This record gives sequence, structure tokens and C-alpha cells, in this order.
Amino acid sequence: MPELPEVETVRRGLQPVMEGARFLKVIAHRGDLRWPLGQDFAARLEGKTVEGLGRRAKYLLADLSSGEVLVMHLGMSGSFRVAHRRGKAMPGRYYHERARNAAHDHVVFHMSSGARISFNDPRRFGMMKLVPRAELDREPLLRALGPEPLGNEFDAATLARACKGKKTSLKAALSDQRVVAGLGNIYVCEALHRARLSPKRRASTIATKAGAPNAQRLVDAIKAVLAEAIAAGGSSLRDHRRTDGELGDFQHNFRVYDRAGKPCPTPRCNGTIRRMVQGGRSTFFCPVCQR
DNA sequence: CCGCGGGCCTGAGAGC
DNA sequence: TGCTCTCAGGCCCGCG
Repeated sequence: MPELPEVETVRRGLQPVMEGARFLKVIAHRGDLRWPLGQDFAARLEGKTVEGLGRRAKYLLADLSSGEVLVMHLGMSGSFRVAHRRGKAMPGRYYHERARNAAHDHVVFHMSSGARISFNDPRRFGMMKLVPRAELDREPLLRALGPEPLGNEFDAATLARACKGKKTSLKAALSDQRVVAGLGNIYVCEALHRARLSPKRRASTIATKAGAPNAQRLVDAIKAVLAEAIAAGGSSLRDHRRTDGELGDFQHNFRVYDRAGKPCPTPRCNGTIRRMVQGGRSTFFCPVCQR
């Protein structure tokens, strides 16, 4: 499900109940996620304290008192839900939630903060893995990741360098986590539209001298759309929820994603949003203002 | 090295 | 109602 804004929303939901808290009990109902959890998974967590909960691209990273890092990925359909053992009911706005199928609550953390944190993942493309902190920069999952798009190190020059000589489309380049880490299908489409760049354009065209303004617009668009989406709690299409079960709101601000046939929202553009398939995935774009 | 297509899973929604 | 088909926001791997 989740791209960077959704993962960051989840991180912010988990941080208050995980950071500084200890794993009292960990229950792995089934260990066959994308990869096996390992038989001693629960035992390696129990008794350990979470010293910090961070994020790298679409990965959540829980720094443990054992010197290990719990690396977690939500895959396509993973979600975390926080319930409290005692204390008042969540205040929360009214929301209607289709009941999560408890059969897919694969891993449950009982924390010393009083929180019960359940990881639910119907498609089981998600993963959890314990990695010694000292080996984190050699970890294959994280090693090849490109820059964090919201960091200062991600700028027009960096993006241009990563796109230089690339014969693939801009859509494919931005979806490549080695070029920039954290974008997925939705935010690639949205960023390209905001930057008025065609998803079909050769990636290398923004790496030339003449392409520099395009690279700058694209970087600005990526940062803006991600920041807005995080502020909205992410986009809730099928699976994404905040950790309290509330919906994210950013799906209401999509300009192109899943809007085929609708008018292009760019001022004075009379184009119509179209859907096409690139690399087996849907791309939504405006053929008039995106060049 | 690079780019492309297939596969991993389940559930929702459309069409018949 | 129920069946079948298609599609879904990610990632890894093998092929050419």
C-alpha cells in the first residue's frame, strides 16, 4: 500500500507508544511474510527497549537496546493498529472502518507503554527483519537506496546526476528507489504532473544543461507533494489507515491519480487526464500540460 | 551494467 | 446471488 507519506504517518503514530517502551510480549501468529521471520523472532524482541523509531524510504527502523535494528516494511497491504490496554477510549472523530480480518494480524507487540500494536497484512508482501546495528549500512535492503526526497541532500543536481544517461522514462526513473527513495506509483504520477513533465520523457533529458529547470521543478514538486501528503496523514485508497484507524486525507487532493477522463486541474489547461500502462503499472497524466 | 517482465499473495470490484 | 476476471499503492529475481 504505502509510499513514503503513508509510512511516515505510520511512524508518527507508532513513535509515542514505541519509543522508550519495552516489548513485554511478542506474538508471531505466522512467520511467513515476504521472508520468514525466523523462529526466535519473538524471543529476540522480548525484554528489549525501543530507543528510537525512524524511517528510511518506505522502511520503518526501530533501534533496539540489544544493539539490533528491527527493519519493517508494509509491502502492499500491511498496516499497524494501536490499541491501549487501559485508559480511555481513543477520542477520535467518527469513522467507519471495514473490519480488519483478524486472521491477517500476523505479528502483535505488547509494549510496556500499555499499547498493543498489531501488524496486519493480507497479502503478506510486508516484512520484518532484525539486523545488527553495526551491519545496517551493509544491509542489502537499504544499501542501494537513493537519497531521502525530503532531505537537503536531494536537490536538482543530485536528481540530474542520477538520471544522466538513463534511457528509461522519467516515470520508471522516479519509481526506481536507487534514484530517489520513497516514491511509488501515486506520488510519481502526482509529482510529474505538478512539474508539468511527461512520464514518457526520457529520464536523461532532465540531466542536460537545458534540462536543469525541469530537474529543479521536479525536485520542488516531489518535495511539495510528499510534504502535503504527510500533513494530510497520507492517502487512504484501500488499505492505508493511521495507526488509530482513522483515514488519511490526501486522496482528495490527487490531481491525476485514478482520475482518467476528468479535466486537468492545471489552470488554463483544457486537457483531460489519461491512463496508460508503463512497466505494467498504471500511469495517470495530462497529455496537454505535461511535456 | 541496464531495462523489462514475471512472480509473490489476497481482496475488492466489475461484468456476466 | 455467485462465478470469473482484472486490478491493486512494492519489491526481488532472472532473462536478454
